[in-house]
Amino acid sequence: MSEQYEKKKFGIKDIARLANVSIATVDRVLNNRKDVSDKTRAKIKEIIAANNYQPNLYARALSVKNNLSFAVIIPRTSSQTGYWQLCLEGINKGIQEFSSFGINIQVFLYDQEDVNTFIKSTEDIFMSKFNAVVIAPIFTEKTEEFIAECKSRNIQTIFINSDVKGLSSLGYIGPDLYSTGRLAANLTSYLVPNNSKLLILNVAKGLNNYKYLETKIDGYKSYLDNLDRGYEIVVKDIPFNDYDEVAPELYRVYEQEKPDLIFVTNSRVGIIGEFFFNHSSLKKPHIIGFDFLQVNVDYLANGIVDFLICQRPDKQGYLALHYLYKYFLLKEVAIDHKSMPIDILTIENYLFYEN
Amino acid sequence: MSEQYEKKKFGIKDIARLANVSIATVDRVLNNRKDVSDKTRAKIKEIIAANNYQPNLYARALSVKNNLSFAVIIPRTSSQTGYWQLCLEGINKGIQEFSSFGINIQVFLYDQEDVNTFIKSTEDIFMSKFNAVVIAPIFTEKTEEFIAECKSRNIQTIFINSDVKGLSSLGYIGPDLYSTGRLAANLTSYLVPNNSKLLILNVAKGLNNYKYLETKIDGYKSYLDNLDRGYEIVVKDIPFNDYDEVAPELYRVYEQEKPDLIFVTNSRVGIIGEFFFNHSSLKKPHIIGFDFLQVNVDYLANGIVDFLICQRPDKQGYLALHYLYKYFLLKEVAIDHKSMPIDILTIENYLFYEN
DNA sequence: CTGAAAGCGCTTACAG
DNA sequence: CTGAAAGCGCTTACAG
Repeated sequence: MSEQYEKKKFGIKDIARLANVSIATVDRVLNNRKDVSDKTRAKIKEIIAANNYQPNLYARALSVKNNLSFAVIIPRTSSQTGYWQLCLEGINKGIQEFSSFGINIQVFLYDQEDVNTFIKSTEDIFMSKFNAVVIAPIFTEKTEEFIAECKSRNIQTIFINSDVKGLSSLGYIGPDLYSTGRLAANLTSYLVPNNSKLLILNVAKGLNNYKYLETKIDGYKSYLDNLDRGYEIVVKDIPFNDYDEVAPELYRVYEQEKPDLIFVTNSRVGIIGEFFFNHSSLKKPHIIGFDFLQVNVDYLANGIVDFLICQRPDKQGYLALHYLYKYFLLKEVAIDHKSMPIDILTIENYLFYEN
Repeated sequence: MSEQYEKKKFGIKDIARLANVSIATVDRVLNNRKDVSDKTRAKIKEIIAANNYQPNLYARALSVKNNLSFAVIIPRTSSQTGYWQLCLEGINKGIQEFSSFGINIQVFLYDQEDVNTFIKSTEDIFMSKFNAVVIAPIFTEKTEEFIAECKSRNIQTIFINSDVKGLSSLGYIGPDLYSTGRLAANLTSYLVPNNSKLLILNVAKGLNNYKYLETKIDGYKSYLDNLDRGYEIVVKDIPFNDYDEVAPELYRVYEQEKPDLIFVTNSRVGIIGEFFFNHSSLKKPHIIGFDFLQVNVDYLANGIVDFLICQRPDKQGYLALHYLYKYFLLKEVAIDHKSMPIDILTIENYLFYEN
């Protein structure tokens, strides 16, 4: 059962020798360039297949020189939306790893509440010559224009976090939102008995990305409808990001609904946790929310939040770069669609999450 | 906030030029070899630091030639212990990835019920010249002898899956067993009400690795003792691996204990699931167990098993190779101790697990 | 359509 | 203690 390897790697020179041609010709065949007779090409291909030739990636990368460069364009992190910080951390890990291989990566951050900052970034991107760009699309229309321009300039594109179907040239890496909603419902069913009152809470300034949240809600409801446990479900919106603005609104909703469980549809769950920490006289409902932010983990660790559902935004960022690396250097057809794992964190396993 | 990079990488030649020495001398400093005057060394180090020199890994790997080779020695997979198959899959992924970089990796499989097969493998390993070996230690005593011999031959060693403290030269990658037990208890508390009857089940032929299982049980009990919910906990051993042998024993235990929940301490949870699938007239207890094996997932998917706890054996194997790669090529001090994440799988998120 | 030669940025003998 | 030269396995002009 042991794997065996020859001491000496079978290389481009060996192919050339067997085919009675120069290594330049072999290179042409390997990289699907023209200017090779069909006969020679066929012969070389045969030799390649017969000997299971594997190119040495170090040599390849070294000889093409470090002319690969990728752009990344994602929303800027704000104090209350630390989510994008996680994504950026994955990007930074990729930057470090791939710079050792001579790949240049530049990050462009835009304000997700100001489309002009997005437009400005896309213009900046065209100032330099990039081979590919990783995009977290928020402004659908402007993204479409940008992608069209990339296509005409032969720049590869890949989406992360949310998808615009069929638009990017290389595919999508991110969560399956509907399934995260179903999972939240699944966990809900373990936390509360039949006929409980459930409160779904959308907490986000402006609620611009409502469709994004709604997909999760659809999944949540579909699961519970199917269970038929007599749950009463209420959806409420709180269009703020900061604790001071959210708290009074939350208090009102709480008094009105008296929920047994609150499902927070995004990473603002930490604010809800803080609220019940500060109002310990209130009967605390069970709480489920999203994302491995420090503030969220704090309220998981002290038992106020029951479950955090996480989709590795850091991994999304890193994977996008990794796929580009493979696409350009290993000439592998990259992804088409890659759903992130959906992780469940509790008070007992969060310490071991992602390092 | 954009990351910026110079077009032209600062390389060994630039250092040599600035220091008025040859690139050979720079290389001596970079790789901490001797035969360089203190003065020259200091000057070169200063230049390296001042310019934040990063070696080109492709060039490095290409010039050292493909003379790196690693051995992996783990238990053979048997029909009822598919766990090691997962580990092997991670290893194979690493083999594929690193062979592109000219690294040779050989896998040696031993029978975990026969120490002689382990000894034979270690002898085989010394027939070739390996730079490092990845070990899943089962036979503690023989492993210690093997490690001692590796040390005298200057072969680096790294443990996966279970540790023998302080023995390996590079460290350990694997689960924190106590915490996995605590997590199982945490999930238990969501599944059953106060004063429930809990059955802890050790299912393993020979029960050789009892200490391994006992650590999980300790964690499980410690969590529940602390909760003080009036649970009644019983531990039972079933010293078999095959369904036909396990089933009658399980039936006896079930009739005697009538548990509300069964916690299976290893990957044999699928057998327990199969049992309740085949005996649908019995009142099915909640079931928690370990590992992302197909048979286990099947019973998760049809609702018989509530939770699977997973520790990415595949990642352990892959990471071990990745760390060796970094250790030898990037000259990074590798790990010392790396705990795997502890994942929770339910019927609603298993589809997205690990690809 | 094909080949000889230079070069990518390192490491490795070898010569002094 | 130091340096000149060859080589790792590819790709890239350039010449024919």
